[in-house]
Amino acid sequence: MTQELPKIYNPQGTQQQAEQLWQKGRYFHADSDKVGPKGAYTIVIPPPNVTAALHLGHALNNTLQDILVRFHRMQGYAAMWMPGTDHAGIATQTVVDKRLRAERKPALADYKEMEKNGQNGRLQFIAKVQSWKDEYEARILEQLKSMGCSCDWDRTRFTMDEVCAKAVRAVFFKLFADGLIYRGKRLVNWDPATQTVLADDEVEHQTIKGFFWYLKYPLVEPVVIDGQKIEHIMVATTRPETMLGDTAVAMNPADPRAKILVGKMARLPIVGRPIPIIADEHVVLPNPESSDEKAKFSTGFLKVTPAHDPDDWQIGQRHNLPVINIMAPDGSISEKFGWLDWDVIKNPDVENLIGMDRFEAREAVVEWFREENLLAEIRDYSHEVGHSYRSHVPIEPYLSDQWYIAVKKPIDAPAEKFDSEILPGTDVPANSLAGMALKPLLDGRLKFYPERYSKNYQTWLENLRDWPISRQLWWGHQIPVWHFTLENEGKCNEAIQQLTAFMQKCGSTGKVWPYRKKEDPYTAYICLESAQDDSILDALAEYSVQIDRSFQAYASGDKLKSGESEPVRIKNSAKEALNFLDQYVVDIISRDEDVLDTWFSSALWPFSTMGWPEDVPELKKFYPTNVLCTAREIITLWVSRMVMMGQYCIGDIPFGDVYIHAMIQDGQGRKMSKSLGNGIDPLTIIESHGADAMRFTLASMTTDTQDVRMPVAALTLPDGRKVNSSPKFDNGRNFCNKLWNASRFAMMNLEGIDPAAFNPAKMDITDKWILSRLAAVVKEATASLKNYKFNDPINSLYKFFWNDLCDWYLEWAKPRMADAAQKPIAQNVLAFVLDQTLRMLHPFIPFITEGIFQNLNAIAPVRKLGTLVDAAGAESIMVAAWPAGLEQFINPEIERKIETIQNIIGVIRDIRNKYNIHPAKRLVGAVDAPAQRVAMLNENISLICDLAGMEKLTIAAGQEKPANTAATIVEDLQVYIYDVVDVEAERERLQKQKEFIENGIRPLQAKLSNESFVSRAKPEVVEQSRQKIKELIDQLDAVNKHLSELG
RNA sequence: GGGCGGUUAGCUCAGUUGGUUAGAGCGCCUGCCUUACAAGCAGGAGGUCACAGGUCCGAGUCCUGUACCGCCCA
Repeated sequence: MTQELPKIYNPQGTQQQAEQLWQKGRYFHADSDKVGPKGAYTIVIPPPNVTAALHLGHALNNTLQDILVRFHRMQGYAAMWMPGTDHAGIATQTVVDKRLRAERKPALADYKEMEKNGQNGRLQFIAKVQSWKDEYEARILEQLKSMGCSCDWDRTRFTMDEVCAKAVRAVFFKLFADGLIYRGKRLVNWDPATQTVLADDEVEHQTIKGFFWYLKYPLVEPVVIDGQKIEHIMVATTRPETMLGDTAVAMNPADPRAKILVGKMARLPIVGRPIPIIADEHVVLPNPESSDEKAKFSTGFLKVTPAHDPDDWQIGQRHNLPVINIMAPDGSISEKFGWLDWDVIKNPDVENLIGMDRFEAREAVVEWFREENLLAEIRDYSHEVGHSYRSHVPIEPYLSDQWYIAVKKPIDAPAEKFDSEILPGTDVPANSLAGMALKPLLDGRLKFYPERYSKNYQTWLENLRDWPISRQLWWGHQIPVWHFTLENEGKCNEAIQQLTAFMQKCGSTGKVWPYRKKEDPYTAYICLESAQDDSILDALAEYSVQIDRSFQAYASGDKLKSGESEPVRIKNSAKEALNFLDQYVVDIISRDEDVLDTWFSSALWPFSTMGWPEDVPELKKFYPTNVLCTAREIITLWVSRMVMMGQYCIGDIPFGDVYIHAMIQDGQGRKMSKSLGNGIDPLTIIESHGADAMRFTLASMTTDTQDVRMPVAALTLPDGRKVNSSPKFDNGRNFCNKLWNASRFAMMNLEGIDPAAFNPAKMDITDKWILSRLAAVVKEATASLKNYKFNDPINSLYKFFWNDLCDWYLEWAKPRMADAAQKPIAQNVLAFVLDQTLRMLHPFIPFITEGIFQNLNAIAPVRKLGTLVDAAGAESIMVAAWPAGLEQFINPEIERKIETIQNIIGVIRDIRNKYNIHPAKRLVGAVDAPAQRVAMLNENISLICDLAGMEKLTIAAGQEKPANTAATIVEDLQVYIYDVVDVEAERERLQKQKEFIENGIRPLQAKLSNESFVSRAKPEVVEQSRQKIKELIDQLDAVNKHLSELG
């Protein structure tokens, strides 16, 4: 059967068989109660977004993880790779909305309308997203499986599934109760076109050619500076329309005019609002000569609009300035959204602007200044403006209420784990969330590979601002906070007590945790300790809505509209509920509509997936995990937050090592993307080249660089589809094919192998040599993998397998397989070496190695070399032991001898090629060798003759050189091939050898005649050069002699 | 604007603490369908190591600067 292996490797069949075998053996699963003495090796997958199918970057990242997992599993660790997917809040919501619109079906805007009208729009839309998620989750998991990822599929998680949701809910409460979550008013990225908040990474920066407008603001009272009467100050702005919301003019305290002007008042044109002149270091001093654009354009006066510019917002915070919002959510000028002094300032000029779009208003404002002679100048200016990646309109910084996590606030944490020092050179307390993430890096407990990425992580944490966690989306973990307005501040504590009592009556055992803002003490925000009790608040909220609608109809008691959801528990306490609402709540109770930032749930991934906060054995066995493999753009967004949360929730970092892989670009160094159409679909490559080929190529491209280029080329599949591929994948395919065929050769020759027939004393030089090489490659590959090197072990294994094993050992073994005395020795060595090679290749190319391993198990079930070494068998290569204990075979002397023999064969082949001698033609020749080398060479003469096609070879000292002989110098040997000479060609060949030798001699001569080199270089280097030049001079003599003999 | 990389053969990349004449794969050229493999075998051509300075007996490697390309952050 084994002889019938096909000549060309067919990946699909082998992949399927291997998968079945692995599934049956349940090798992917790691039991928490079956962790052996070596302990566990854990990786949690960076959960792919359910937004779309996996791309090549995912293929790379997951290949690397699988290599690590399989490598450690073979080394005897209980390897557990946790798989799963991420709900990816805004990305998925957006993509589903887009799809619905493209299909002309009701989309997000329509569902929002339905929600407003009480038609459950939110739930209906979420259902749409859910079915998208179901589809893509399945596709992603299928893709991972087809890549060969040995994930523990039984544990597959999703960031919004019940297990993860439980952790999210628990952490939220913990943060809330620890006072780390607060509600703040901040500027957010607002897209006026789609009217939604955008995350920072959804804002695209574009360079825009715009203008600086120079506007004059009159001073309330003129001042005199340097004898000059000043009646106006001049501000420069790129957004004149925002001046309606100015609440100050700022200048740098170092500005000489500041002494006189700071503290004075200006009168805001159009509006007439008096605004103070303040001092703030943020203001750039004017300098027309400066190369700094800002200084060049600055007048020294900065209009401050806290509600419409992030920098101005900061200034406003520092100086306690009023915040005046002059815009509606659609970007038009409006008095209705926080124009605090509207009633005081309104006048025909400003009323005229109301309702204008922000760009229309810009022109109108500039025109007003022009007419009033207050427009001093307009200058061209290019600058970066944030645009919405969805609507492509400029982002409006917009004031809104959001939930934040305080990242630098000290936490009352276990003192033995987190002390309260301020980390050196920062304002970060060690026992704050930021500190908990930063300290392990400074201690060296957290390591990045490559190391340079630790700098990203460090500077980000050192400059971290509080984390806004609320998102105005529907797809995500809805924030578990309910709020209501109290009648008065004094009633708050009482209200909470009553609520707690009510909750207990409904069967709740958890805490009721309140929060109020200083600026707004009338609003109570409530978070419950126990998520099960959320339904009570939901029901209470429902009551409150109904009461609010028609208090009278429900005052009598428990009449609810039929069909409305209502937990049994609260039904029984309906009277108390109504009492509470009646006494304390002036509006309605409602749940926060927003959801949590996706990264909030991702931050918990290393332990939420294992079942935290339950006390499960998984956490003890598999947490902390060993390494996180990911891409560099999420070091800050994700890695840092996992460390924070791991520390905060469990008291330990979630992983010690972070491996950052390269980004795959196309042949021109561009990111692969849908819009460029230069992406490569992993499934296509698996189809055309096989999963192993893809993995091999990806791993072989993985070095420490941050980018890696993959030339993209069109490929037509057999079924006619045109797809993107890359010639790079041919490397992997060719390697697999070579491995397949070498194994085929082995199978043909291993029939009847008998381990008992092996006799170590009968091993020939090639056996010892290949074992020595094998031992070296085991050492290299093992060390490289331990250090997260992927290209190095592939290279070592490639060279070993292709250049040592196939090119030389197998070729030398062919005649031995026909020799009854030699056959058992060669068979056993071959079986053993192949076995070990397959094992080392397995983490990289799991399917094919498993396929061959099974064949090997069938034909040569026992692979051992007498008592020297035993490759313990296994039913699957996945769980076969990683090669080790081969140091005994390392033999430099043998390797040197083989190298000489290979060199002799090399020059004979060279002569064949130079003289166009047909490969089948047998040659006659000789080697002239120094006496001490003759015996060694004669012992191995057949090795030379077999592979160089020699009919007769004489090896002796002082060997004569007949006429018509081609001569070549190898080390200290002269290799002669008889009867082939064309005198002119030979002269040319020898001349070339001579040049080569002379080129070697020249720099050495220069060095050695340099006094400083001889006296200052290390003695061994000098000695080495002397030795080398001596050899070369001998060779030069020889080549000159050959030349002169040509006549 | 801040930070981090990269620039080595036509292409994609290696190149350890500075030390023989800088390597691999692909592509190219020549010859071979040699009974494991033409997705293969044997051989070959091809490089001012981006540029300019500097340190050193000695620089692809260390230092400074310049140019170009890319990534992350604001």
